[in-house]
Amino acid sequence: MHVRETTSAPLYRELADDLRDKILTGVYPRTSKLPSEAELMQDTGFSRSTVRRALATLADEHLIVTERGRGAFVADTPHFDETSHFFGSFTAQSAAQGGELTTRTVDSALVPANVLPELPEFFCTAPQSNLVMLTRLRYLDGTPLCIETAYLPETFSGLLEADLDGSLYQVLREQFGRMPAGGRKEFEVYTASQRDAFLLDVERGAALMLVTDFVYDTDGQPLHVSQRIMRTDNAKYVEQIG
Amino acid sequence: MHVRETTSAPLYRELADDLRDKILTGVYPRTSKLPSEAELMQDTGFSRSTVRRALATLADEHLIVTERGRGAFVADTPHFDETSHFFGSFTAQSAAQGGELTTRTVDSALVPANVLPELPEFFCTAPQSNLVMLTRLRYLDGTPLCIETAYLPETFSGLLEADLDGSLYQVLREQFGRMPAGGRKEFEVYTASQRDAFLLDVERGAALMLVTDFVYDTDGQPLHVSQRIMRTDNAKYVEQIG
DNA sequence: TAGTGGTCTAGACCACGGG
DNA sequence: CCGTGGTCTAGACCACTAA
Repeated sequence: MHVRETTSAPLYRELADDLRDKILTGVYPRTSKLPSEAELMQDTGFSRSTVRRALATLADEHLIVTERGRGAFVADTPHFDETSHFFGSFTAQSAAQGGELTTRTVDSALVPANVLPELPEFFCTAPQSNLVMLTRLRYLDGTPLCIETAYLPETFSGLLEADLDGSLYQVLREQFGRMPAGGRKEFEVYTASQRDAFLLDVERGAALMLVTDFVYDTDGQPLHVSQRIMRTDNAKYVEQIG
Repeated sequence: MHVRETTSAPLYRELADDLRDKILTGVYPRTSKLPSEAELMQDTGFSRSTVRRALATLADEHLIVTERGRGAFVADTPHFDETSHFFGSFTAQSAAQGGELTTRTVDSALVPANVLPELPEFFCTAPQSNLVMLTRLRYLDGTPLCIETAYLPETFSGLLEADLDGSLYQVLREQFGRMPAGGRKEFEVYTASQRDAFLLDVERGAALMLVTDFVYDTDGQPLHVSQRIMRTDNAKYVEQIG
């Protein structure tokens, strides 16, 4: 196993990135056993402390779980796939596990930052400057569940041509080398506009939930703002913490 | 400085608990500088790795921030005080920072676990066995904002006589030695019952937000379930992540 | 018993901040 | 320059799991 030596990132980070890649791409499938610390030391030439720190990073991200005397295993929970958002995910009340989630892109364009009042401040940009906007509609078993609109800096304009029916985070990681690291969520109750009512197939004025993520990347730079308008009659929002 | 030696907890945990106490009780006030790693090594006799691991724990909890070349400082954000919940907090749209939050206890009693269908499973208990229930009403500048109902195992029945107009977590920590460590939150939209309408001073059937926390302690034991019914016209729910 | 992860130590070098 | 936190090493002992 070779960890790239050309960068100046800490060794434990190089190893963590390497292992994370292998987990996310399925080289280490769900619930499979990772190489032991001793094996990773041999493979990389790193000390045990460094190897352990890399594993601790992945454990913090809930990508692996460790068991004393047995080893480290890829976590059984879904990762950053298309069903999960920034540390939160939908769960349908009816078909909690089995339901099939699909995504369709409704709109993608460059828009001025002042379409939402919070955007210029978050992105540290002028109100008239452009942001990349991506609007996607998510379905659970064919029923519209959620309208998701993401805003990103103009440097991500390549996303306008990308295939975004999968995970936004996967594209950001693989094509732009950016990873979400922190931020905040806001939860509000919201009444459906005519457009929302049409897309989600509910009555105009129905009670919906509005969840907004403000997300920074690992360098502390603003990465994206995502706003989700959700139906509340057939789903609730669940978030794992700790 | 003496870290208690009688327990069998890891050294880094002893030191972290010790420092956390000093931060939460104001011995190290907000934004003040902590002793340097070298000083903590001298005070405790621990190695630098152990000291650093303790500090990393507090950094993970956002109680301190470290700055290379300068030192470690107590974070400037409010901690587990009465305005904050499990890693989330209310923010009034109007009086985001200045508003005054007050709390009144509405009810406290032993109730059977099956008052909510999720409780028996979470607490691993029989549906008829008792739980401690605490219902509190929270006001922002005198206006009712939120009905909060907490459920805890019967071992906490001492809480029925406790003064709970402050922080529940503070009482749990100081009187029971228990700390929240993880869990999940669920967000739903909810229509006001007659009782909710009365307590929150809204129309019956108004759209409210229902936030439920399922929280485990540091030993992995079920600690409490808290359900908050919130008005949505004058406040939104904000959560820091990462 | 052999292999695993959990804790801890002593020491090294580096990068950054401030006097 | 010195003191600070950030990274890394080599080695030790322990507790737990499984064969």
